[in-house]
Amino acid sequence: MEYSEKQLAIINTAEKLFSVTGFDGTSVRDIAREAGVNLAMISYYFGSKEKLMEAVFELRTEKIRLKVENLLQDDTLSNLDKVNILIDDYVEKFISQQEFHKIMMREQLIEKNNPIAGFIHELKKRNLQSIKKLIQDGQKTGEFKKNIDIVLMMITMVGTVSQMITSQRFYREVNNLEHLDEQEFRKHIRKKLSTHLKHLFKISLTNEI
Amino acid sequence: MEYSEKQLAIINTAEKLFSVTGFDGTSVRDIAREAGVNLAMISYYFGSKEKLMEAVFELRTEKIRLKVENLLQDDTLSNLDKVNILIDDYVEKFISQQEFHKIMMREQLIEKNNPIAGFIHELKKRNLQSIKKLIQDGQKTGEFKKNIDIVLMMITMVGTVSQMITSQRFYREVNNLEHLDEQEFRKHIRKKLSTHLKHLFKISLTNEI
DNA sequence: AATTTTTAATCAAACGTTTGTTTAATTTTA
DNA sequence: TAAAATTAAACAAACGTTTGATTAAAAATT
Repeated sequence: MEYSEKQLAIINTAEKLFSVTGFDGTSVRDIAREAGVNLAMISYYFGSKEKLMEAVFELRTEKIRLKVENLLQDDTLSNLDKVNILIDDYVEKFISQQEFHKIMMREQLIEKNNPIAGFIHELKKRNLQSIKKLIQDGQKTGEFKKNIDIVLMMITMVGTVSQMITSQRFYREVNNLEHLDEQEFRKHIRKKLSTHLKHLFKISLTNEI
Repeated sequence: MEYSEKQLAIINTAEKLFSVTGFDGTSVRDIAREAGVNLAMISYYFGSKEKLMEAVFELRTEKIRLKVENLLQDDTLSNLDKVNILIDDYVEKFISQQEFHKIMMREQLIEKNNPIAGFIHELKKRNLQSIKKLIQDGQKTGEFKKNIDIVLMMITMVGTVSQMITSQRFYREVNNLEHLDEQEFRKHIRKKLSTHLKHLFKISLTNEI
C-alpha cells in the first residue's frame, strides 16, 4: 500500500496518540486536529477508526519480516553469535519504535479476537519458528545444552524489553539519568538491555558464564 | 475502607471488565448491568468512574504491603533463600491476581500523571528498596557477587511474569496445554515461572550454576 | 486549443448513538 | 419517621460516521 503525505501524517499522528492515550482514549477528532486535516478525511481515506489502526499495524510491521531468514543461513557465524545478533536487532527495533510497541502491548491485553490480535499471533509464531531452528542447530553442534525452554526464554526477552519501556521513567529516576536527553537515554538502555539479555541467554543456553 | 456486598460486586465487576476491555473501553452501563445494580449506584457509591478505578486499586493493593519486611529480618534463612521466597511470592500474586495486573500494565502505559500512576510508582519504589537491602546483605556475606544491576533484574522478573500473562494463550498453544483447565494451567505456569526465574536469579547473583 | 465531463480531495455541518453524571421521585431500612 | 438505598428518566457532551456542497485537478470531447 502506497500512502500520500497527508495519509502518512494521519497514520503517524494516530500511532503517537494511540500509544499515549490508547485506542479508546483517542478520538478521531484528536487525530484530525493534531495531524492538521479535516475530520472527514479519516473516514474518507481509511474507512473507519478501526481500519486506521490496522493501517498503522500493516505499515509498521511490513519491514520486520526479512532479516531473520538470511541470518539463519549465514555459516560464517556461530549459533551463539546469531542469537546475540537477534537480541541486538530485537532490542534496537523495540526501543526505536517504542510508540508502536506500546500499542502492541496494549492490544495484546485485549482478549477479544480482533484482526490485530491475529496479526500479532502470526508475528510471534514466525519469530518462534526462527529462533527454534536456531537453537536446535546449536544443540546439534553441541554449542547449546539440551532441555532449553525456548518459549520461556523468548518471554523473558520480550518481557524484559517491554517492561523497560513501560517503566523507563522509573529506571531513569532511580539511576539518576535525568541529565541525559531522550536520544542518549534510549542509547543507554539499548546498550544495557543488549548486554543484560546476551548474558542471560548465554548462561541459559550454554552452561558457561 | 469497608465495602458492602453490593459495593464489592461493583468493584469486582469493574476489575474484570477493565482488565478485559480497558478503562476507556468499559462503560459504566456495562459495569452496572454485569454487576446487577442500577446505573446510578456507581456514582452514588464511588462518585465517578475514575474514583471507582481508584477504589479497585486501593482494595487490591492494600494487602500487598506486609510480608517483605518480616522476611528481611528472618535470620534462619540464607539471602538466596529469601530471594527465592520473594520470587515465589511475586509470581503467585501476579498469576492469581492477573485481572488486576492487566489493569496495572495498561495504566503504566499511559503517560499522563494520574493518581494511579503515582500509586504504582510508590509501589515499585518500595519493592525496590526491599530487594536492594536484601541483595546488599547477600553481598556483605559474600553470597552474592558485586556489580549487580538490581533494577535490571527486577525489570526482568516483572517483565517475564507480565509477558507470560500477556501471551498465555500463545504459550498454551505452542506447548499443547489446551487440555488443562484454567486452574491447572495457572498452576503450571506458576511453577514454570518460579523455576525459571530462580535459575536466572541464581546465576545472575552468584556466579554459580 | 478550448470546452466539457469526470474524478478526487476537502470542508462545515449534521447524523444518530453512546458516554458519564445528575435529578427527582420512590422504596427500603433502621 | 428520618436517613439511606434504589430507580427510571433526563442531561449535556463527546463519540464515530455520513452527508452534500464546493473546489481543484485530470481526462475526454469537441
